[in-house]
Amino acid sequence: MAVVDSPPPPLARRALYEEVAERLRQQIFERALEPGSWIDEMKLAAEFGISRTPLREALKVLAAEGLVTMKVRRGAYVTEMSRDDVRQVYHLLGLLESDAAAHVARHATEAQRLWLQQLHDRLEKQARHREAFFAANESFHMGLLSVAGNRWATQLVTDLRKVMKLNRHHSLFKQGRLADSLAEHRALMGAIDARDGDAARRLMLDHFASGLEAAA
Amino acid sequence: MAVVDSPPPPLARRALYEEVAERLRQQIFERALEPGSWIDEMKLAAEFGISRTPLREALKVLAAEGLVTMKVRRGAYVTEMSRDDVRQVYHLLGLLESDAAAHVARHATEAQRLWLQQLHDRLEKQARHREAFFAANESFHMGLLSVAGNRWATQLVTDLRKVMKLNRHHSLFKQGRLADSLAEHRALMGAIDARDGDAARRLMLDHFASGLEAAA
DNA sequence: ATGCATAATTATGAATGCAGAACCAACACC
DNA sequence: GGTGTTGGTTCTGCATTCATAATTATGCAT
Repeated sequence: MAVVDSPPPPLARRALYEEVAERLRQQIFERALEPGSWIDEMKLAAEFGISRTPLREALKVLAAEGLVTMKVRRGAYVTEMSRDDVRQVYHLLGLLESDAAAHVARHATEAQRLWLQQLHDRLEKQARHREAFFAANESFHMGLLSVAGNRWATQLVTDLRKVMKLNRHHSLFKQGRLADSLAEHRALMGAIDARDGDAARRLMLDHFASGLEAAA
Repeated sequence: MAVVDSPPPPLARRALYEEVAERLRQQIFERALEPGSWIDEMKLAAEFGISRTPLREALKVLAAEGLVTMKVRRGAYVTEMSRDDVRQVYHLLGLLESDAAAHVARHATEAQRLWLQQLHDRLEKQARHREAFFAANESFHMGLLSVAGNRWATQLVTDLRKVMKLNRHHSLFKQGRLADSLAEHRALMGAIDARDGDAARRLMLDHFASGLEAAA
């Protein structure tokens, strides 16, 4: 939940354990470390060219995020998401993000709406490449949270989205889902531009309901 | 966010860093460590009779929970909650718990409703002693989450409630708020018994709105 | 051959050691 | 008198070392 002000800029560069945590996250998302598998501390420490101390600190951070699970006296394991876990997390993302959407529709400034529109346009343009679309999609959703202005909500959603990446069957990978997703985003932007908070909330909820259906 | 199955029972007792994390939480809640103050690693390690290693690991866990803030090359500080932070966290607790309340009203079994009723009764009986009431209140709220059955939501609420304890002006400490709180709980139980999900959601939202008002 | 006890190996958890960054104070200089 | 600089001290961050629990392998008895 670590609510940090923002990534401490290049100055006073991040602590080693933070760097290591980020590398571990990447390896987990890329499936270099598979869900359910044991994490070999000594092997990774050697691989990264560091000692076990900062690595172990990083593992505890990931454990707090839910990406890995610590078992006493038998080390760290990459977390496995059950079908049910996916459902539960989707529900929470829908709840949190739809609330943010309602707030944005009601209170965003003109400049903020314009910024979101730009993020949305980028999404439309990158419907071809899965990877780029995926990134643009995340940017849009996080941009919305940012505009909503609740930093604790932003942090929660950030963490929940991380664990969702553990799920191999990501909804956006389904054929046709991508176009549907775009349409839903478009409708949402419409509600935001119309300052219709209730509609924005409902559309975002539907968006996640559709995503879950596609993922299940 | 660490979604653990449950506190690993006495068997295979918890890791030292977990014990230390718990002791640190207590000290923070009791204001032995004040918000904003620097945490002296060496002093605490000596006090606890351990080395700095597990203490530092515990601090990283608390940082992930949001209770402490790490500053590069200058150690750990107890997190300070601004007025705005309190507002934001209250809003999230209201959102998450009202959703749980709606779910419980609609889907709880007879046995589960009975159990919640018992928790509520305990609350009614302990309206005298602040401390006991505080604990019973937390039991009821967490019991509701537990019945709702979304373990990720339970974990989020657990963490958010921890950081709320950083806030000195807790709403329940206000004169008169305690009785009001009880009345609101009573109304909520009524909606749950009536299987009225929408009412339960609204009542829980109101409950948190009142709490925030009292806290602000 | 199978099952159990015991020894050897391996990895985790914790303590200790060490290099360097941040802080504080005294002093010089403007 | 105030500002900047330099030396010393302290504490963080990381590496290394050590102890012990868990796991595997080995041998013995049934």
